[in-house]
Amino acid sequence: MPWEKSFDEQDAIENAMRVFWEKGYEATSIANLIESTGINRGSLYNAFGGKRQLFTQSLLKYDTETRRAFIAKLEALDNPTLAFKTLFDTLVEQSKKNIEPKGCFLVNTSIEIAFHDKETRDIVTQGFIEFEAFFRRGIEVAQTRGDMPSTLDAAATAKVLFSLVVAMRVLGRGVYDELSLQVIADQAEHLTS
Amino acid sequence: MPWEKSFDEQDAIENAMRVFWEKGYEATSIANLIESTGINRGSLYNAFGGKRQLFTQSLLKYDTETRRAFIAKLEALDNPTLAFKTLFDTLVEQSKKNIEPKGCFLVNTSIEIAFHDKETRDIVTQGFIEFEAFFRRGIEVAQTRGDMPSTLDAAATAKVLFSLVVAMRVLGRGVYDELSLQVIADQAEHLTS
DNA sequence: GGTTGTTTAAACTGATCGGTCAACACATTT
DNA sequence: AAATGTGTTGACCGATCAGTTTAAACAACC
Repeated sequence: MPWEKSFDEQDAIENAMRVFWEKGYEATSIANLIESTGINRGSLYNAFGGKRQLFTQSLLKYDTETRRAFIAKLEALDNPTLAFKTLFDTLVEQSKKNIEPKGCFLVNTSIEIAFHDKETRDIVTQGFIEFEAFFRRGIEVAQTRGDMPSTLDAAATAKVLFSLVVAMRVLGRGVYDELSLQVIADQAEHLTS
Repeated sequence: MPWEKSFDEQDAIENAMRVFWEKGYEATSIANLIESTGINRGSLYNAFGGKRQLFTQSLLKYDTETRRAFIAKLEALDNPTLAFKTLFDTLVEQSKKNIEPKGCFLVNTSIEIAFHDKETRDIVTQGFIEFEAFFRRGIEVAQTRGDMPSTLDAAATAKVLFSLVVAMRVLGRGVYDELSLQVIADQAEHLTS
């Protein structure tokens, strides 16, 4: 009896994500989402419920497939020093290329609506906590291996490194040139040596 | 023959600024501005032109009366170390109190619309450049006085300190607790010692 | 006190907002 | 091939959007 959907839900969320990521929640209209996903208005509501739910799904998809996946890849290097360097250099690289929207979807959201919406804030906060924890774990592991100074306050340094990531994501959205971003990245790498 | 306005334009911009600052440009409606300023719809358009122009005026007012004034006050201390400490501690303090909208209007704007609008981007960029320059000047002055290590790269350190300010303004908008902000502030102060 | 030029107030504009709905299309089951 | 249940479609909804217009209210000048 059923009739399978004519579109892939994950593809649709992916396309919606890019629009939300680039324009923000408020500036994105249903018309924009229809255009970017290629899905009819009614089908979109039937499949996702509404703008808010589609946004939440987009944010979750970004959180798992971009932020979480990136951290997992870095962690797999099993080399904190290299992982940190790769991370910061990647942020600089991404500001050159234009393969995806500038900045970080989570950071953008934390400013635009996480302040007003609890559900969104929880997603953002959790993502940030995990990002900071990645730095802390890396520092502690490196310290036991003698790769980073044992005098370093792991928790505090992790917060600083994460802060620099946040700043690079904000400034990399159009205000800072890549040269300035590279300076920040270099300084970040020096913080743990 | 003329008839003087029944409201103060600066007061109106001040009130509009707070709404834009807290909700962002897109989420702020003309109705919100009418309510917050107490000015009638027609009078608002007559006095300011429209939403966009009122936003620009609000942003400029923030830039001069908040950002610029704050830097000037710090610079008047004629003591970079104390100035930096006061700055970072103030950012922590502001996240406790709720006397004004959380975060920084310029940072919020840099993410929401500066990316898409050149006029806005110019205001934001200039403000950021001056903020970074404040740090650089302070470091260089302190270095000549022997208050900061001469081994410090003034330009690079200024970028890092400014980055930490940006991050604190983002995270201070609701994601980070004040304790975490204090840790970042402490680390920032240690960077120049 | 009439004239003049500006500020008010509120009704009004067309466009767009997010969201709904009923008719139709389709694949599966009977 | 009829019945069933889901997906798709585009018209449609009231609300709200930013912005305009019209007429009354008003103070300053003659």
